[in-house]
Amino acid sequence: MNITIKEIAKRANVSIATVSRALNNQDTVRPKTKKAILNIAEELNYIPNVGARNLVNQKTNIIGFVLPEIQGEFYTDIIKGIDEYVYNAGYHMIVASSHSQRTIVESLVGFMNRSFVDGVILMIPSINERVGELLTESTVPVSVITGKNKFDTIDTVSIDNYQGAYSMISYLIRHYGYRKIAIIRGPETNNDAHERFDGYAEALIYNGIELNENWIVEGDFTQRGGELACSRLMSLLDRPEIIFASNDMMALGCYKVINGLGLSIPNDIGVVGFDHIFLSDIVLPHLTTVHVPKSELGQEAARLLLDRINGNNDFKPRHTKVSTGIIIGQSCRNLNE
Amino acid sequence: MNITIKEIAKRANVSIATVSRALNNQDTVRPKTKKAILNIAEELNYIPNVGARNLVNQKTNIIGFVLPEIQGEFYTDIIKGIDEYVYNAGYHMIVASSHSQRTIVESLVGFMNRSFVDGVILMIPSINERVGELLTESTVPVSVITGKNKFDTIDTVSIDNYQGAYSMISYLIRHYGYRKIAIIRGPETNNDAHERFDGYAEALIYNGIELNENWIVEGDFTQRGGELACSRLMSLLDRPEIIFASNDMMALGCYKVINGLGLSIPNDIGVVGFDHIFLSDIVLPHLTTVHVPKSELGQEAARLLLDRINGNNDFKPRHTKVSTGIIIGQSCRNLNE
DNA sequence: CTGTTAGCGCTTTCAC
DNA sequence: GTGAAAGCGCTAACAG
Repeated sequence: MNITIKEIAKRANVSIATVSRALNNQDTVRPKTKKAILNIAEELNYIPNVGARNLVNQKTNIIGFVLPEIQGEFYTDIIKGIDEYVYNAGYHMIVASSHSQRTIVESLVGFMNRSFVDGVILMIPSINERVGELLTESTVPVSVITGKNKFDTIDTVSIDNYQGAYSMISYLIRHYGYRKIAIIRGPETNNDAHERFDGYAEALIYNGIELNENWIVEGDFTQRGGELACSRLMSLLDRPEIIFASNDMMALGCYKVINGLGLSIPNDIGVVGFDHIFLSDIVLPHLTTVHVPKSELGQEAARLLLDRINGNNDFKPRHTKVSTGIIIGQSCRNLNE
Repeated sequence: MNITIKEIAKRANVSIATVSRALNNQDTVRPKTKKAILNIAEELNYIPNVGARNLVNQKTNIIGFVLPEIQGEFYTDIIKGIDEYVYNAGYHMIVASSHSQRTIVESLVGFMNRSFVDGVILMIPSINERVGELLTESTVPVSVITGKNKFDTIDTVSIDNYQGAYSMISYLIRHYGYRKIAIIRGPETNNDAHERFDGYAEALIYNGIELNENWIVEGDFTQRGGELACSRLMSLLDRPEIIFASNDMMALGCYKVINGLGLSIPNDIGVVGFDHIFLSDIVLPHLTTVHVPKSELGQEAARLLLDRINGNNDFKPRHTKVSTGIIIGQSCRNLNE
């Protein structure tokens, strides 16, 4: 049997109320008594029963993190960011990625409206009707890591995709002299993908370059998708000078196809990506890409959530963006040289 | 305020005990009453208070997963394996990777000896004194994912490193005709590394090949470490025909150095790895490596743990190994052709 | 079959 | 300052 405040009370010759007060370091206890109690607790190796505390406090100090199928390294940084932040505030995190046994919706339902977690962070590329419904009905605070969304009622944090893509394209044009720039878009349902495309398109237009329909192809954010898209681009009579893949995995697909054709990156054609996954620093040539601060993404979501859990929770929803930066690799070159 | 069984009892004109029984689907309740209660609960959107349940059951249905700094993709598969398994049994998982704010020991202390989790899975390359102490003192069941260890008192699951390395080396010798095989070892303190070395050494000896001290170099399981080690090997007058890197990250370091020298893999020199990380299928040429079933590793650890949590917990410690397989890439060639 | 009751271990009024 | 007692929401004897 574990030892409880009852036991401590008996040994210290005080009531359990006093023990509780001492343990919680309240200053309504005589210093001497407090010290005595603390000593006994120490000696007995007392550990408070979390469940009992939760019950009376109506709080578990646990938050849930719901995310799509966890795979690859992208999510680990986010998990780490969240964990680090909430740990400092005395919280723990339950990870619920969707897998063969459980969908995102099931995870959400499991976490919301119950005494199980104090709040949930959801990472999802785009919010569909069902999820939106759940989020607005939730009785526990929620913050969402997502692309642009139409639900104005919840805290969100997102990547500044537009700025990232815009900067990258501008950079390619101004510093490197590229003008024939193709893009491999992301999935239709993915908001991040849309914003990246917008940044691409507007950067071109702003620099006086017209969009070329042939150089805009679809991808699905997988390496295989990148290969297919790249093959299409490479088969064009009028090839682009460089390919902007909307994420790094697709950029790696491009690497494969271009290498397969016996062509050189960046001499024959350039490739740039988006995300700055670990891989992009491993492959040769190193990929020029847009850095996404994944850990910060998690931290920010955690910050918003804990604010709401511990605050009065009556402030307006906030929407923050984490900004991106450009990582210069060797996958593009200066056309002016 | 959330609705409780009290409220349901009132509306159903029964006692809270009956409500509790109905909700827990016990068959000591008249079907009709049960149905009525369930209906009311449904209507009221009743959700049981997890904390209260935990308190009386002395059980939280949460397990903790403690691991070193989470980074890269290796751990995500394990997390997934654990999560999938325990979810099916009605459990959730709290992930506690060590980070700037918290060490492995702190996480362990936080989880053990308290009413917080029902059990913990620890992943750690080798068990030091302090950790071993904690593990044996733990009042909650524990299972450890680790290399060989001297603590016979706890359930462990490990990778069959010896078999993996042995098979790989035998394969290189018999099918490909390699005889001059170098190894980049792993860290001194890492048990997996030792076993892999043993597999390497014994496979050579069994096939009548003597160990060459010059071809045994140290590494630290990082890409950079692989680079350094590879550079040393490449600077030898008597170069090996192939390098067995004790893990894939170091193999990638070899790729970098060999490519940098303008040499070809596998024509000038072969490279093989261990782990079968995602990356090994991405790089060109695809890496020939030893497949480690990471997801199974997690599942197995979860299985052992839940057995103990839900069983009588008085059986002897079990030690299971998950076996490996060889993944054939294009990073080595048939020397006989 | 169902109700009464006693806790699970802790926090928190309300008295003294 | 400290104690008595109520109660968080639920389960599980024990009676009937």
